[in-house]
Amino acid sequence: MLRIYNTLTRKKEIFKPIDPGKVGIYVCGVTVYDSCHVGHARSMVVFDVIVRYLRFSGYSVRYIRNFTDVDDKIIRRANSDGTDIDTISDRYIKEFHVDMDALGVERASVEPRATDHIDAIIDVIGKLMAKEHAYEKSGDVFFAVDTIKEYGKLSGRKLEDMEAGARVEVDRRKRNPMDFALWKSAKPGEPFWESPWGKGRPGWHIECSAMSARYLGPHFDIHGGGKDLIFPHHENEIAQSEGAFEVPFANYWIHNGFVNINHEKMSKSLGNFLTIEDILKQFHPEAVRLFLLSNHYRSPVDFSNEAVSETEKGLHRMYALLERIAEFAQAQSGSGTSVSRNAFEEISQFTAGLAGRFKENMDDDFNTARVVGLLFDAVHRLNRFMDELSGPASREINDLLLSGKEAIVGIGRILGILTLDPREFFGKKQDKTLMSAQIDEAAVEKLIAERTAARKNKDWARADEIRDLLAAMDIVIEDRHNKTVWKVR
RNA sequence: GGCGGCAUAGCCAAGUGGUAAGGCAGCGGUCUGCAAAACCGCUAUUCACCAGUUCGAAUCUGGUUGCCGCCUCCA
Repeated sequence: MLRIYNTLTRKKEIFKPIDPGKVGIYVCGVTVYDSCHVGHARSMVVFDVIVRYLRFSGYSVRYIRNFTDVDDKIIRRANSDGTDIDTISDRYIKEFHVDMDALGVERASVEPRATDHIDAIIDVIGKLMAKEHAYEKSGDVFFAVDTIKEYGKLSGRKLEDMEAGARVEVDRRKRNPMDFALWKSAKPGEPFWESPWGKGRPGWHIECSAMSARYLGPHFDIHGGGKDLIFPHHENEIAQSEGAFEVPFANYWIHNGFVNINHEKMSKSLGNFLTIEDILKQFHPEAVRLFLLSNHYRSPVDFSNEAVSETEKGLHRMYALLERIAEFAQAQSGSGTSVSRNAFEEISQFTAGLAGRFKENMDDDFNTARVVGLLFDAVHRLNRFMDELSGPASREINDLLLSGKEAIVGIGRILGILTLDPREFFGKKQDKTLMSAQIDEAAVEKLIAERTAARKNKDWARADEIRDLLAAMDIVIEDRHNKTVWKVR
């Protein structure tokens, strides 16, 4: 039974979809005016895993993730680049997809753009006007927050408290300082659309109310996004949608925590952000995912090269185990060595219980951190088990190892890690390092052959010399029973 | 000023009433020509601090201290 922490009630609640077996989920995507950073990556990875898990749990999921493609920042960017907003949005939507594909984040069912839904937006504003939740002042349309009794229920604020703390200069045309724009009249040189209130463009929040209703209906299951969107964005979405459609909006609100750098929020204005492109130059995408998923999605996570490097070592360890099992399976012959019954039973039971424990942890508010621990535990146990085997394994043992591998890879599929063949994983890593260091693979093989010959002649000095040489190139070698393998550090 | 969160070993990090997962680093050992990898053992009688509730608390309550986020565009 899945339990989800709901921001609306500040409690973990049992998840009950509106339509049994189906889930409608809307996640606030990005404003496409610049490259994505690690903070965006976290949000996208977190919800990617949530959606994958919901599907794995048997739900038919309709996942909507929008692009905000008209707003002040995009307009500013277009002006400074001497082009129009469509050019800017198209460029960064394309880049978003390149980044997300690299990170293994799946596409949403629908990825709507605000500018493709101006009619739907105008329609919702019209409803709000008709119901007197909104008013027009010289071409601008504002939402009247005090027409909604429950305004503030998501963020836990009261209108009075916020007024006391308001620091921004208030637009004097607003009835209440907390009123927000639904429609902004066009200033000279700005892009605009025709509307009953004149030429203009939508405010920030209204697109999500319009597009979620369009693709999921006015009342749906889950709405997600970064913690920073709780107020005012999501609060205002609730006000708009419930005001216009007079039904409850989203049942469950899920918010992910931030990515920090040196304990400070990563953000454009602080200038401490790392783009996804930047970090993928340095780390394997699965290492980035594993790093992000090693923390609970609601906690802040501190990003550093050291931390991701550590995670990458862990990923390396997981792949090494998968490779080891694959080699065992390959080497298997009819009559193999056996192990103690106890060891066999222990691994049997553990392997059989893996999927159940995975589900248990994920059902508890998507506790991916625990799942990662579970994976490492599995890696450790299987390694220990294989250490007991002195030669080719029996068929029975082989099957057991392969089922363990299947269980691990199956869990990895939901997290979006361990998706590669181990040889491909280590190979890619090799290519990258070899390329950047301009090392020739054939040369490495040649050195290793030379070392093997030296070892045969018990010329340990030469053998160690070659190993040091390789180490200087970040190449680590492992002498196995019958061959020497090498990997990039 | 208002609202919310966090504080667990050298570092990262799970754990929200039943006696501290996991990873990284370190030390000792097995294996190895030596290594590497893997494995074994060791590394928090204790969960910021102080009171309280309870048979029992890292987990609940009250208080103290420190850090952070939101209240303005923000994943």
